[in-house]
Amino acid sequence: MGLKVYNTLSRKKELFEPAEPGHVKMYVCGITAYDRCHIGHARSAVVFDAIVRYLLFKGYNVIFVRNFTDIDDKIIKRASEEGISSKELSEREIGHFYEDMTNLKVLKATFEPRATEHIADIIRLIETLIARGYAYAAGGDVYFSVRRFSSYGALSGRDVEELVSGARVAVGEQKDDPLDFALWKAAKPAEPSWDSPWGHGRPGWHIECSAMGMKYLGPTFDIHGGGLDLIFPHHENERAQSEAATGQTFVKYWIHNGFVTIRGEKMSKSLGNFITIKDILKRHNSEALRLFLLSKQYRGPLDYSEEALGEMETALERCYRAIVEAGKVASRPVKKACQREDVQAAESIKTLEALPGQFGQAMDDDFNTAQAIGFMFEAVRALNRLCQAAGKRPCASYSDGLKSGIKTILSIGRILGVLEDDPVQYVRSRDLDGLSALGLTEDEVLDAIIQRTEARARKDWAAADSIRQRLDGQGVALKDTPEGTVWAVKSSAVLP
RNA sequence: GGCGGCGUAGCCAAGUGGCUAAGGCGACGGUCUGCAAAACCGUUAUUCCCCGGUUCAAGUCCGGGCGCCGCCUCCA
Repeated sequence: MGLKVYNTLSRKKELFEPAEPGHVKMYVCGITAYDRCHIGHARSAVVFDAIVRYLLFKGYNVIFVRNFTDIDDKIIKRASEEGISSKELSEREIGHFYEDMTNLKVLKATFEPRATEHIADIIRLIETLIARGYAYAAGGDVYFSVRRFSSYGALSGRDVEELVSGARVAVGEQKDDPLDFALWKAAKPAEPSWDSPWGHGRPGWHIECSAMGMKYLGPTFDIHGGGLDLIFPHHENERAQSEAATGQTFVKYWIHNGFVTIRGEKMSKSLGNFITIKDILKRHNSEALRLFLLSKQYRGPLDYSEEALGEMETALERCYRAIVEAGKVASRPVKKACQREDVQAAESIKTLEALPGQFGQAMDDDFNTAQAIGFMFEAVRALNRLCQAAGKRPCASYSDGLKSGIKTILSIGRILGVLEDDPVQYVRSRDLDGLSALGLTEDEVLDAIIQRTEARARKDWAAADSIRQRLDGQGVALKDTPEGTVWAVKSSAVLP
């Protein structure tokens, strides 16, 4: 069974067959660089990052383009409000974008082109469209003739006649038809502009993606992605102008991710309910955020809440702690071969061995990361189970099972972009961070442990318990192990 | 009005025709422990918004209804 992908154009899951076997050409609409990115941007970025990682894992050679829109109305407006140039604003926000993406562990794209660096390509494409009769210049603007492109509306499922009623013509526009959209906009006074055959101006929004995409990927891409809201008009227009220019299929598979909502409502600036990536990562671990963003099928809405993210953080920590424990147990010396096979342990080993296959099956079904994560969690439980068996009866086959189990889980995690930190350090730094958040130092805790250990040696359980209860009340749990007493910050204590 | 999506346990969420309806979080009981914690085991949906229909068989397909949401204007 091969990879199946839901295609917005056909509204069906289709078998994924790239134009050139073994190679995937993929374009995802990036940000308009005028403000901080919010969780919605994070979802899109992380979803497509997981897709790229999975395609790479499957052995495809992936050429991935993610653009920056660094010139448009919003940028011009915001820049003038702030009293800086459009360039300064977009540079700053692109910087912020990279900061966020690095923190989210989103892989860099093969090409990350900017609209302003491809003006010549854009002008050439517009000229082609004019030459082919799909576009016309009017008063310094250039418009695309929507009605000339017969399958206009196919992607978004819209009927051209019905679009007419909603279409608007802004003041000063000289469109032949209200449906037509701008490929090139004449410069207004004091706006950034570039010279063109039609006078000074700047590119319309849609044309940049066609121009840059085709420059780096050629006339046909295998995958074109972005948020659901981009389907109309952005991707509809991109498709129209690209196919009009080349006469070839622009995109084989259109992939769109759903929105992040808050309390069931779409995040938006006007509702004031958006949360930036930066703010979230102040309070939450980035891998927990990734896991949360991948915990639901990518096409549906995803409701954000602190609680939901906290749950993922707990689950992630369980994975890390399992790996740490398994690593410890696996490194103990083993004296003998297993006398008799423990049925549970054998089953655990089987579960761990089955993980890659199950994971692949889930991901092959339109990147079902939610199911894939489920399999990963099951494997973690199997690892813990095996860990107990190995702890009781150390033997070579168990510790080998643990070692390969760890390896398997980590390799699967890597495709989702989680469990990439050093497990020992992750757990350790989580505990230390938690401790400082609780206003405690490790020395205080270690002192208390020493006192309690002495009390326990005297079998003074009352004293020992009161020390433990005191720490527990402060958010620190003590755990007595064969190697002595260890401490951990209770996850409930550091969550909001 | 047009287009699209969603409604599965206390909460989140897979599953789109057929063995016992994944998984996470939470809760409860147990194993372990001096007692705990962690981990593990068990329990927590005789049933998938409602009503009809197709089928030997439906959460899964079809029809109708109710509820929620998104797009149709810049938007991940």
